[in-house]
Amino acid sequence: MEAVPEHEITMKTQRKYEARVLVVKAMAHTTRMFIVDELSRAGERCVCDLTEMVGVDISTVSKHLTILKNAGLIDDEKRGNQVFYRLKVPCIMDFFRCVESVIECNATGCKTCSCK
Amino acid sequence: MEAVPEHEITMKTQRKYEARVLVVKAMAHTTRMFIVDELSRAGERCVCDLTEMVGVDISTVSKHLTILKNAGLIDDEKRGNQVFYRLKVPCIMDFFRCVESVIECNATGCKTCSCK
DNA sequence: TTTCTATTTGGCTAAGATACCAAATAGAAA
DNA sequence: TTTCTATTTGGTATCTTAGCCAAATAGAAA
Repeated sequence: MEAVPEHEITMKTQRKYEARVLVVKAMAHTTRMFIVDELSRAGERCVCDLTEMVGVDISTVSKHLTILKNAGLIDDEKRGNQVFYRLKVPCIMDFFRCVESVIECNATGCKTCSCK
Repeated sequence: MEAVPEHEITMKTQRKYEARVLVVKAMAHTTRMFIVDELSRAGERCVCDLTEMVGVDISTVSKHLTILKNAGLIDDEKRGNQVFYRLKVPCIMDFFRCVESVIECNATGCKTCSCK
């Protein structure tokens, strides 16, 4: 009989993980994390407001927004000559609750996080 | 009166986002995503089994495990001359449910994800 | 003790991500 | 139409990440 691991990664599951990673990576940057948080709070924001809040070049903010949009996390709408972005995925905030409980765990040193 | 954005990012919120990003980044790689998923399924795995499943160099897997451990997502225990890793944070699986619904949304093109 | 096995660490290279500036675009205002 | 404003896109330099190999470590087996 063969050794323990009965399944290697198939092409199908490989693609599943890649799809997940696209979404997760979109949030794996401080600025983008802020943008998602801010949009969940404010409902919508134009690029110029986000730029002022974040304090980096507007072209940089624009590129961050593109990454979030490609991941399907936000949507945009042009009104006048401003572009407004809004959060497309409210459950992302539940996710942060989970992340926060991980951080809490790390700080307190608890063995298994209860994730309340 | 001043323009719209009343808050720039403070040092404190900046650190909050950095803490989140550490956790999110830990999952932002196909191999690490697989490892987390596999540990949630199997309970625990040694480095050698994970290595066989993933199919990259064992030193690479070891480094991925270090990243997950530093983020507080997994724990390790040495028994005999193997090291076993286990998932420390069960709620991470709820999080994937959220991510999956984003992916679902992206595929179907729905406007606002309901995140069931 | 020496040897073997599992894992980690250091070093290096290749690929990817991020930031800025400058130039292009799109549409509103004049 | 021309001009102005908001945003996006292209280019480039810099930093980070991921991979492999080789060497170090730790402990089990002989």
